[in-house]
Amino acid sequence: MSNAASNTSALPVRVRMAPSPTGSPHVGLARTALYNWAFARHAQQFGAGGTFVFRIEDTDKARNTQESYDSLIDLMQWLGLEWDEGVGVGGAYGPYRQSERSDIYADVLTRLRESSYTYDCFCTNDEVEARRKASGSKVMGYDGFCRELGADQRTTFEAEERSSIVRFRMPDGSITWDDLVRGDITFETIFVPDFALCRANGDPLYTLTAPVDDATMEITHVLRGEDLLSSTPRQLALFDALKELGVAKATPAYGHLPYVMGEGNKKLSKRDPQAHMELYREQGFLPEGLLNYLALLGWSIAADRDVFSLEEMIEKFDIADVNPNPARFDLKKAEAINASQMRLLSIEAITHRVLPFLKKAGVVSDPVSDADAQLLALAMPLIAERINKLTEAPDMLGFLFVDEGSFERDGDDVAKVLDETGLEVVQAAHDALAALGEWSTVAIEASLRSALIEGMELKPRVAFGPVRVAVTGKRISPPLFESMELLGRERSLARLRSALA
RNA sequence: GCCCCCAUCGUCUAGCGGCCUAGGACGUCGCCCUUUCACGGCGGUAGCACGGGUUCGAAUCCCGUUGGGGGUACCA
Repeated sequence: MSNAASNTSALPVRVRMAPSPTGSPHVGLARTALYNWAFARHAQQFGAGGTFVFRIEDTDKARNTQESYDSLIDLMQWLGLEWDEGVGVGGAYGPYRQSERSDIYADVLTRLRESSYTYDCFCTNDEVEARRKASGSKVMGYDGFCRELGADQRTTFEAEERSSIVRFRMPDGSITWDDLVRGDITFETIFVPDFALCRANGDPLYTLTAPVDDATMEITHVLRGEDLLSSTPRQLALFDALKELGVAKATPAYGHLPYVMGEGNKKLSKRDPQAHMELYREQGFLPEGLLNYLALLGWSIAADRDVFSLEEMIEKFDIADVNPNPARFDLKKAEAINASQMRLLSIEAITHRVLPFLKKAGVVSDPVSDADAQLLALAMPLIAERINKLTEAPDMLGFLFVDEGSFERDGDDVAKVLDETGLEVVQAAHDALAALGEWSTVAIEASLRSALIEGMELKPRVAFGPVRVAVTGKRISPPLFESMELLGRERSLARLRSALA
């Protein structure tokens, strides 16, 4: 059987992302969401429909959690990938949680059973495995034993009170589809065993629910992870049955996105810390930075560009341009892209983004006092160009906001810089600045240069290092003279003195 | 084991038969700028897995090999 994908190209584009709420959201999931979203928005821009549906596949009661569901919603909102239909927002094809669609699945399952597309199977796993070993078959999975069960055998099984499940009868021949990112893919159906549509207790399985939902929600393009590639022939075969039964109008086109790999060139697993989206948010990535980087994992906007906005992505995104090879997640590059996106933000915008991190670190008060807000407005220009992630801001700015009582210096930096000569420098700096009339960046610099560079004949790095550590507590800080101006005369001098003590 | 997918610098990629002595980015190395770190600027490094075809011509098409990945559930 050849299964040329039904022509969905003329239909208004409807795509979906359909995660299972198990564990914390994965980078691969975010990338899939982004591509679906961009695909829909692109279609919208060119008048081809473009509805992005967010559905939840929570048929596995044992593994689903409310926390996971909440974090999924939270992630999508943080990323700014709004969905047009689905959980939370509703729509004409709801409900959008599979756990609330039991009636639909039960109805379809009944109709399927009334047709010849399925059969009841009474086998246990042990029996199937034993038969496979006995026959020496190389094909794993179900062997079709119950396909043509005689009436008496069925009676026997029922008398034994065996439980049964419904299996889909895979057609003979082969199934081919034109994958949106990989081209023609063919499976011989002898390698695709008859699959279960429900559990023994009647609960529907993913194998049933995903195609039924895609059918009833009139999804036109299924863009999903490569891990689902081998389940596609089953879904295609099921779709033929669903169309026959009038449940589906057309078979969607499928496109299988490449894996996102981790360090060891393995698919990023849920156990891998790098896989979790929360991590990047907590580390101070910008949503636009992360999205920009994720977009690059399998797609490029142009030969010589890799920093772009979502608007640009929408305009240019085409699923046919997606690269089929798996991509490794590279933190360094992700950070570099994030930094580039940061440079694109105004000082005000960066300040706004940085604020929650400053509050969390206790650098500024919450809510922010007027004094803190004013100081922050003056300080942000000093660091906006030098931070790559939001979390770097509290580290760099902390010294400006702490009161003298709780000001502390980095032990290692003190040991390295504030040695005997370092302390002499600090003393000289203190004396020069104490005599300074106007307290401004320019005046501070002039004064220190005259006292340290010329007076003590020191190299700039030798001269300013000790002063920096004395005043900011660290060898790495915002520009020194500006920092001192913001700190003020009294506090600057006090820190120089306390460094000497 | 069996099935399927994948294969260009260390990494992400551009390339869809001649524009390629293979372009960009990250990384890395060197230099410049410089009050530290960073930013920024300049330059270097490094790749078409292998073997057969097809063609006047192949990174680009075909076949095979090798290598990597995934699937093989009453998970999704």
